[in-house]
Amino acid sequence: MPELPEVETVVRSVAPHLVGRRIVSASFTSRFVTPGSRARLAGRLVGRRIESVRRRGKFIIMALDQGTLTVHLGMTGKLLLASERDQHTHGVFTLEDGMLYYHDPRQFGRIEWSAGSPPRVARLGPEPLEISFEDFRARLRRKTRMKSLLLNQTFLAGVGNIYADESLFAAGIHPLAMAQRLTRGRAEKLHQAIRGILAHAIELGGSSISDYVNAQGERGWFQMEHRVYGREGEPCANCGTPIRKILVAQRGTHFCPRCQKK
DNA sequence: CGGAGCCCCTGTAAGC
DNA sequence: TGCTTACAGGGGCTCC
Repeated sequence: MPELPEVETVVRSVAPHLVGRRIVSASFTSRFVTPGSRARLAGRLVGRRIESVRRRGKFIIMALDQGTLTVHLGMTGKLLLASERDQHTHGVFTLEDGMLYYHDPRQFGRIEWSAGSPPRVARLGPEPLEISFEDFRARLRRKTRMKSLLLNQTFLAGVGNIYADESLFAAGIHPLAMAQRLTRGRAEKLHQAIRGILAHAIELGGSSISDYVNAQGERGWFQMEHRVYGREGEPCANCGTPIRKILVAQRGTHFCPRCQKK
């Protein structure tokens, strides 16, 4: 599923083909991906010039010469510069110089236009690659489980299920550990782990666990580096103990019961 | 405030 | 083999 590294990879792969281009026409077919009037959304976009494309958390934000187009890929959303059109193609953008397709089998993604800055983005927490340790530590003073907190986009923006599990493993912290009880040393380790893992994942083009690809259709390679995610029952890379999978905050949560302490 | 549970959706995999 | 059911999950919602 697209999390911060995957969305960053998509933005980097798509931006050179979009910035400065004008949208000639747009059409949408899903009442879930594009809630409200699809025709009105298309109308907002026709003739607009894409000024910039950036990432904030898991959101792709395109500043237009009038308004902002925000894309969230949900679980299975893809932006593709070239694609066959099929029943899962829910957005087609014709640019003055090329095409952009939005493809999303499960339709958990969203494409929305706003006049100003998008409201959902305003509620996001800090960027994990930018937050200072002191700010990070201050934000840990919550009465909640570490796994739940990492998934909370108002805590940090962009960390999802895979990178939450991998970061907690790298820091040796149990997913059920209480956030407010982390010692300074363990908080430091987690801060470093999150940054290191996200940066490494971006370098490898993200994780392709189901069918994630960038805008050119290329897969990422960070799934080869996963130590716990998707490895239930396999021996821990550190100690050989079988990796366990439990449910936390309704999400599959993978961890080493020996290496990760509450 | 935090968390459990449910919902949106559909491809895939497991179970019978 | 073929059908049915469970599961995967980002995020928003209600209820306790």
